[in-house]
Amino acid sequence: MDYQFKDIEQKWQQFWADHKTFRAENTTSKPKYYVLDMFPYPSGAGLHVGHPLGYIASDIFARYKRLKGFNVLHPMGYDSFGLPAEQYAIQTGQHPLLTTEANIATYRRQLDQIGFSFDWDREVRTSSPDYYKWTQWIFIQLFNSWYNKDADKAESIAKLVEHFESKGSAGINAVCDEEILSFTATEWKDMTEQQQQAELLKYRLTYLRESTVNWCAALGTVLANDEVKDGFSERGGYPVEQKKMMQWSMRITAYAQRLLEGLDTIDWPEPLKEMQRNWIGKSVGASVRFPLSLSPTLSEGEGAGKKVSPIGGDLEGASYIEVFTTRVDTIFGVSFLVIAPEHELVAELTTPAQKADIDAYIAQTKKKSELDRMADTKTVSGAFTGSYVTNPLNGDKIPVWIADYVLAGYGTGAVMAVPSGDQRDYLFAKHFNLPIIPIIDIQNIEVEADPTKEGKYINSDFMNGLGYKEGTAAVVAKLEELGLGKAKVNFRMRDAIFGRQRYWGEPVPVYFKGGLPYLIDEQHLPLLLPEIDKYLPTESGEPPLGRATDWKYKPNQPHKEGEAKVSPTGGDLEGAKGASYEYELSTMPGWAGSSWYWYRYMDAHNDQEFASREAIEYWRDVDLYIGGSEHATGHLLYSRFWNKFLKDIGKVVEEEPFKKLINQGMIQGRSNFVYRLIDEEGRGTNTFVSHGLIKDHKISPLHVDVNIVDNEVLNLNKFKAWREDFADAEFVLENGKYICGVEVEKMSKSKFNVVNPDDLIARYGADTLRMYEMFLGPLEQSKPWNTNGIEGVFKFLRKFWRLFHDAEWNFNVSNEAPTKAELKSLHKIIRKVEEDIERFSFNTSVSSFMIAVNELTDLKCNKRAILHDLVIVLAPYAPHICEELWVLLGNPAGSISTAAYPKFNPAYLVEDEFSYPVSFNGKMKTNVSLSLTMEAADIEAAILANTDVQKYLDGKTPKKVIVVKGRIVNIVI
RNA sequence: GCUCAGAUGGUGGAACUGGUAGACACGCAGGACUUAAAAUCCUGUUCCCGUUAAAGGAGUGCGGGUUCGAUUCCCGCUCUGAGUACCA
Repeated sequence: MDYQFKDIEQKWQQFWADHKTFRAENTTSKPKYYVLDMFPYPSGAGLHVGHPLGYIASDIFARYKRLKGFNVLHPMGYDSFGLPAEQYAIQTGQHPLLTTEANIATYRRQLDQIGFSFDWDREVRTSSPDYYKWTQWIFIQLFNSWYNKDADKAESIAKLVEHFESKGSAGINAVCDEEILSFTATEWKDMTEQQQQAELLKYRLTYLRESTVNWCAALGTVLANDEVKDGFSERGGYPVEQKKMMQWSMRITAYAQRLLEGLDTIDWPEPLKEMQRNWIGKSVGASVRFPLSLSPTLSEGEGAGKKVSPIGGDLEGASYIEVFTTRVDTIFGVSFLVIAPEHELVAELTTPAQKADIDAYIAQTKKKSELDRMADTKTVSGAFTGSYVTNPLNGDKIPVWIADYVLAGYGTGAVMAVPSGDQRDYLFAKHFNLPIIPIIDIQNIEVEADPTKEGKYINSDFMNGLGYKEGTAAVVAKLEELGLGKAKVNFRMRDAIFGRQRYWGEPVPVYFKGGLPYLIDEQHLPLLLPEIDKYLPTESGEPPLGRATDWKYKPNQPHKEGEAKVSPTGGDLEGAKGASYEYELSTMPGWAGSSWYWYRYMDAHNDQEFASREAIEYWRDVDLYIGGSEHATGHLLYSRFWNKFLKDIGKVVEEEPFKKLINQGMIQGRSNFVYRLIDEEGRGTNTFVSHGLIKDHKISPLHVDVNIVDNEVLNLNKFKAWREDFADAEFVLENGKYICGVEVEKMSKSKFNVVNPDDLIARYGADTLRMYEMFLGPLEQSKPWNTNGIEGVFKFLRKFWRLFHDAEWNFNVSNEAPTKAELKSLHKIIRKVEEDIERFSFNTSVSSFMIAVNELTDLKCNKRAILHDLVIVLAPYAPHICEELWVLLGNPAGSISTAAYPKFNPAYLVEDEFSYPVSFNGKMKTNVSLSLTMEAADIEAAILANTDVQKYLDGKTPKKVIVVKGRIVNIVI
């Protein structure tokens, strides 16, 4: 029979499902290998041809590893909480669960059609209560933990309480809020429970705090920093504003240093690691306190100097401005201080004389949107507060300005300006006529700031003559001695907001009592998402969960049938019979469920733990993770954070979750255009001009469905049928064809450039699609999808099928011994595919398969000994056709996935002769075939004696002859 | 602006440690089969000059350099894409 891909593919997909061929065992003597894909959000649009690219690559890898004798875990699931389903619910009233389930069904059907070797028994869905129970459980663990800097790990809150009870707050070195109380053990015990809980909240790894958030009014929710791009929401592109709100946050900053260091231990693409490094944004520097020279309330006019403190002396009222700097060595070059317009001291510092100026400037800043403020980096603006601080090292009086180039959210929201060394400070100083003090001998500050670290200090008191390193050390030592500064590391990364004012997400397992959050008991998990009437905020502006009726925590009522009455943690049940408490109304953000899902796959049905100890100790971490680089600063950072936390509390065993990561490139759309002729009155006609002729006509371009265009040639009949108004379209053709224009754009329905894998599978089969997606180019490279060329892969598979069949399509394989040439072809491909897969170069192995099949076809090879191995080697790429041929070859019933990858034998590739390319001055001119056993001197003699070579020499004596054995001969004349 | 990635025929791409540039495939051209078309098969296909074939010259974004030899290494530049953005 001819190659009947439809029957074959259906048959084997059924076989794999029936026999659970790809089920992974949690205990086996085989070595483990965990191949993971980033699980998809099941959108209503289904899969387009770009989505499976990474899945195909990982599937090939997983199948290859099985052939190599590994116990492979290769699971798939759905990140099924998210905004689109909810937006749809708001519009249509349909429960997000229903649309999500329908979308998942579509995804599953599409995935199955491509023939992936997923272990579907381990499927996870983040929106399923069995799953989000454990997301909530992790939240509880975070709430019950604090970060001990001395131990450099997370520890139980109970341990912190113990410490408070015995020693008070002394000796605690924690990552926590800025305003913490300092107290003795007795004082702690004297606090009310309310006060204690409020204090503990400042230490918990997930905590509630009033913070400035990215509020997106159109979506009705806050967004994380990585969900905001240029002042607009990443999803939907709605404007985002800054707003102060009470919010749940994750203390990811506690892990900043470990997240940074961990990058050096994992095999990820360098650009992606760089993105994480930038996002974490570590700066090493110092914090310095500049004492206020003068209480502003006393500073009538410019009555300077009266209350200036002596250097290092205590100021009454202990007022100072703290700055963070990475160049503390330039402190003698400070000629002014700049604080953010939002800085808390602005009002206090502003003198009556300057009040009008400052108020005007603040008003002007507020008017500018975040976007304008970022875009406009050229204009220098600012205002003088009227106040001064003292340079702690030389007592100089330094004016304090406000300017919007200083950001309230970074460092301390204040900078010491050194115009000689910093370009922004330089421009500011020039603009407002402030002094520019050179501090390094070789500094050139004629036209711009010079941030050099070379040279010796000048104008710098005790530092004069020192270099950068000694100078910095000396300044830090001096500041520490004065108690006015110290070395400090600053991170750009902020704590992550962990709450969304939306419905379709995990409920936060928290209720409120006396305005403070308490955890619901672990045994009551999962806290189920309640049913509500509409998916909109309440009339009073509460999140949608506020609509749920009687959704309250009732500690005195049994939660499930047959359960005993329980008290809430930390609760006080006296007199609380029948009491009920409000639940948290915001839900968890999209990244909650995806920050630990790879562990759930290890033990997907466990209802006692998120995964068993044994499963985690066996599978440990993900060996290969494939996904898009768009998750660099979101999912991939949060996942590493949760993983480190779970490691700290002893629940997982590896510090990093994803050992090796590959980014598949984005598949862009490739749009086709037709050109509508415009008549004299400027109206569109129903005539279309071929692309090559548009210069001569007045036209307007129009997207045309790429599925009715073949190699840029428009199918005229399909075009007429495509849209009613084109039914009687006319065409201006070139060479009898209508040629379309081409442009690379995003793949989207509105651009008519979406190619659906279902269509391609119907036409060519899954094996062709799989191989073609790989053939397109290097996995990591972004490229536009172009179906031109898929025929080539399809022809290859037919040609491969034909190797096993005679002219009448009868299966016909010979048992003869293979020839040397046949063995050479086979072993070339055995080695090539092995090398290519190990370096994730899938496109080159597809070419090599074509070469192998071309060679074997030319050799008319139908030897069983060759074809048996060839089928195994191709199986990861084109599994269906290989399963079928495997059975036809007479192998025992079962799947080819249990076969062993053939062993490469280099002996078959040994050659006796080599056709040496002979170059003259590096230009290849001719080939001379010689024995490979010949040594350099003999080769040189033989080459020079060759008649062709003699001809090129033309009687001249070569100046030099380079002979590289087995490679090349180069003659210099 | 900064950081990173990339630039090779009409197209997608190959060339793994500096050693025959353009493998493999698409497209295109010509041919075979066919009443015809589709499908299939065969031949050719970097460009220029020339041609029966040859022979020659140029050539991996641009300009330099190192080397017997550079798509590959070094320096400078242009363009494209991605990330980031007053980060003190």
